Amino acid sequence: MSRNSLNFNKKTFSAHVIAVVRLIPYGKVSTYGAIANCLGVKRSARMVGHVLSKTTGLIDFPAHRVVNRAGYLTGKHHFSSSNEMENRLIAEGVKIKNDKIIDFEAIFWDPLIQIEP
DNA sequence: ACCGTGACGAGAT
DNA sequence: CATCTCGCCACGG
Repeated sequence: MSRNSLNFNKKTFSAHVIAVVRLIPYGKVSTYGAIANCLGVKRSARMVGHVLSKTTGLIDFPAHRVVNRAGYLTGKHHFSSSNEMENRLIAEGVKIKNDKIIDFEAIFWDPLIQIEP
């Protein structure tokens, strides 16, 4: 038995990551750690980023809504151009300065909490 | 097959 | 405070 309560294989893990990222609402952002946590593998935030780095081909996929826990756009270099991540966020009304989301706490979306109106 | 690297993050120093 | 250490594990050289 693995250390993880949910023993994912590579395929299911990435499928779950992709599914959760698709749930992030327009104009909101989440973090690698929050996603890993909601999948029951809190210590594998790094693997979430690894999965996302392989999703560049997916259309209509909001990879830009995932940032690090401090609100920095650490994944920007994996997009087609170095400012595409920022541009997509700005288009959704997210304010950014020096690769950091302004008022990050206010637009953070935690997959576990799933706030419903 | 080994090894360094990396869209991370929490805890230790 | 800042910086370091370590867990995590897929991937390419």
